[in-house]
Amino acid sequence: MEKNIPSVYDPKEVEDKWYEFWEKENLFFADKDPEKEPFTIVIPPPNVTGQLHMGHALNNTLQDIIIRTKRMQGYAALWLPGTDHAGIATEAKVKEQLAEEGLSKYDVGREKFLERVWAWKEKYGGKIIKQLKKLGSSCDWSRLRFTMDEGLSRAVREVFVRLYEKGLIYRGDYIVNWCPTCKTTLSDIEVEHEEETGKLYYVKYPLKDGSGHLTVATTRPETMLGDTAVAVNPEDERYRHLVGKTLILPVVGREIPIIEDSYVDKEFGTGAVKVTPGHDPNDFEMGLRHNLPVINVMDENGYMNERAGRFDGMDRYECRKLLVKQLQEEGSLEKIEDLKHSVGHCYRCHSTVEPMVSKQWFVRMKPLAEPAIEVVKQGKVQFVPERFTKIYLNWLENIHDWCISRQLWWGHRIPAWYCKDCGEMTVSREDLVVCPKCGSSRIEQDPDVLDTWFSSALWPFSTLGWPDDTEDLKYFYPTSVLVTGYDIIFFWVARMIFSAMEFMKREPFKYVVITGLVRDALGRKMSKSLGNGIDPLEVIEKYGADTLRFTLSTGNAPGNDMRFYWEKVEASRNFANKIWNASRFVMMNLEGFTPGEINKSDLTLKDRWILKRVNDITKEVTEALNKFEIGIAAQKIYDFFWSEFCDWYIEMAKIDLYGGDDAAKKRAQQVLCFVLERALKLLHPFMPFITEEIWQHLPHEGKSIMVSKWPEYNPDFDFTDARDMEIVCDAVRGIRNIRADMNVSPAKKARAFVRASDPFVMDILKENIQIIKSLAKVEDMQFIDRDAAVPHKAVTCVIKGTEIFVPMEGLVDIETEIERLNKEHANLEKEIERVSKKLSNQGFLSKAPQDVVEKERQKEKDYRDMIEKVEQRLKMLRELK
RNA sequence: GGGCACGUAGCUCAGUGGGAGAGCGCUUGACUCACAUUCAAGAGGUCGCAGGUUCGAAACCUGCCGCGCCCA
Repeated sequence: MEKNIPSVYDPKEVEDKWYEFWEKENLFFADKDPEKEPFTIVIPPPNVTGQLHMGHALNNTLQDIIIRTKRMQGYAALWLPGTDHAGIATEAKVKEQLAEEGLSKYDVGREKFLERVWAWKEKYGGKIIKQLKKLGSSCDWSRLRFTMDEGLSRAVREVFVRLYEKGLIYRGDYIVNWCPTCKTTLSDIEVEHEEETGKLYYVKYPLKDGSGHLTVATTRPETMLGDTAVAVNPEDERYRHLVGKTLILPVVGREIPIIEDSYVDKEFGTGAVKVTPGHDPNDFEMGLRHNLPVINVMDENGYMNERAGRFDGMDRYECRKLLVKQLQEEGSLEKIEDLKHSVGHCYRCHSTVEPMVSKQWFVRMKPLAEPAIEVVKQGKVQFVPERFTKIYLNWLENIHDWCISRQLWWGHRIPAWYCKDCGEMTVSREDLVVCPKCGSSRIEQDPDVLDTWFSSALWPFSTLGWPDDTEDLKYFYPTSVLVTGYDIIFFWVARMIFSAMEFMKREPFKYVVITGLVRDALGRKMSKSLGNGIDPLEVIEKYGADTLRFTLSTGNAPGNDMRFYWEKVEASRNFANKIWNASRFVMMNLEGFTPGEINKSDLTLKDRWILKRVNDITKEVTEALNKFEIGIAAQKIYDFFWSEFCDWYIEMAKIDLYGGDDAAKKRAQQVLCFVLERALKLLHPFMPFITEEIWQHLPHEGKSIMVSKWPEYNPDFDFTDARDMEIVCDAVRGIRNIRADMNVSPAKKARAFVRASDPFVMDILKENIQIIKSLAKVEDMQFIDRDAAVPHKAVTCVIKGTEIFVPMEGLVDIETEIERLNKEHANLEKEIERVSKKLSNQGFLSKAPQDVVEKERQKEKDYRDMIEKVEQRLKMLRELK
């Protein structure tokens, strides 16, 4: 039938072809079928200008496995794709592009700049989509969304206005994190803290009354220019007498008070700290408590401003150097110590973040967090694995207000307008041209845009059409599963949950499946700066998408990091090749085959065995997938396919195929096809391309394996006698062992005598004699009586209920054989000891479940039987010496 | 400082109350008519350490040691 199938699978020939086919046939489209149950996944939108990296590859492979399974199981499965505008990242790229022309974004102006970003998006925005397709992602591309689409932008406005009207969004002067490189504020979680070795400067602040000085310690001396107090702990005996007195700020000469505040750590430094409300979050809080003025001494570039006096215009670190020098010269610097402390960095550009007071927009988090905590506590949203629940809850329970304004141009502009005439601020859904209060047309929109995560927080419902009450929203919301990395639980998952609770009044998804990081072979994070990243497209190019997918989906548990090894890729490639060749074998043996039902009464033991096994595996794989234990599911199908189906069943089936018995051949063809098709279906979510390619070559019904029916456990195939196959396999293994031990060439056929003590075992072996002969390379196999004599020069193996002797004329040294059997004897003794110890334990007998006890009893019996046979044989051999 | 993981074969990692597993690597043998990207056989483990719970612990509890991550 299929004569010219190559013996090595080449994914290149196959993958693009089938992806085009699926798209052409519209198989990814999710139909709102009232007869079906919906199953929805929204993609974590990759950055529109991004490139597919291993994290994406892992994450999207898992999503595709889940959605393909559900689709085959008959759900109306929607995997909704899209991309994120990624404010800072995208803006940075376009700024780079401008820089090459010697221009800054201010040179071209806001409007032109945005035109360029859109142009950039048009040019490069489709790249990552193409890459997702290469991976095999079965997204419904007809529903592709972008966070700055018209519809999603409307959702953002709606949310902003509603929260503002509810008093949950406010504008005010507060301390925020400022990145001097990106020139924008950052939310707290966008700041990464790292241990650094810095210096602790001890500076003497003289008392105004001339009665001496107070020494304070600081890691950032340049901020002293903005000091408005010095604080001590109220319980600190050393300084109690100074509280209320006035200090003269060195260099600056400003008078500042000494205050007491329990925030101050007596143990740190001298126990007295300078208070700079303008440049430190804790000092800011303290400033509020004590009504201290705020003095901002830096500008948006991290340079000192006019408030810094003679340091005006100087870089913050340059200022630090000069200031320290001046303090030294004045005799105000007591000492400098080394100090390990944690320093905040921008998660985008890694610059040291500068806390600064400025007027920004915030979301009041406490009232929003509560329902988001509740819904998780009630189990309506479940994290997989469960341990991430705690991390999520802990964060939300200690939440701070969210700074949402960003000093960027690329993003959703804040819908607030300021009137230059009457000073009124208006927040509006519609763009304003005149001030609603005074009618003046001299109004300006707030120049800032919203944090990118503000729009992605709405993703699960904005993509389905909210704020309109669309049919999609009604049918597909709430979504079923979210698959994402633990690194964005705070950034994204938490925010989607509270947004959904506020606006949809119910959870955005039922399960959150958390993935780990894909690290390099040394366990390091893959990063651009290290240059240790592996490009998933390179893997696809060299080995195919199926191979990459299998590599990423096997051998690890949800939430755990994994390391990338090319060896692992090769192992997956080998598996694909195994599938290919097993299928090739089946296809090459289908001549004269007419598909039909399996006739249960006609089956042999090996058929019942493999049918039961594939049946069991169906159940196990399905259950593992339902629990999102994707690695376990992959492992199970791998083991089944390779060892049980290929190594055992196919080898055994050859007897029927080539034995000349037409009925046997037909039966084997039937079973082979059945088992192969089932296995392919179970494999399809993991390796969609190769399974489609093969399935299309096999006799099949339907358009594509991806919309074929997911196999179900069938009680008809739960053959209880299938386990008797173990006896046959044990016999084969026993003889193979002997051959290997005795160095018998595989080409050389052996003879064997079987002496079974158990008539039942004897029957099984007789019935399956062909299998043993074929798989163990035996040409002459004789069954002999219990008491029959056996050639002395034979090697023995004892298995349950049977002894097998392989005569080895001239080859066997009796001494060696005795040694071999002694080893066997010792092994059995060890087993018997273990089992009988258990069985002599009263507690075990009375408290362990009966079936466990029974199993142990049976084992003991078998082992005793076997050891007895070994002993007899040993006795005989010893007499012979 | 608080929290969370992890420590299982040489390496990478599954397993989570009833006889220690996989892949790779290693040893031996074989180009056997689906596959040498293969097949057969094998070596290799006090499941970090110490207690405890249990008839039974790699798994559950406590402490300790080691490594890592998150939060402050």
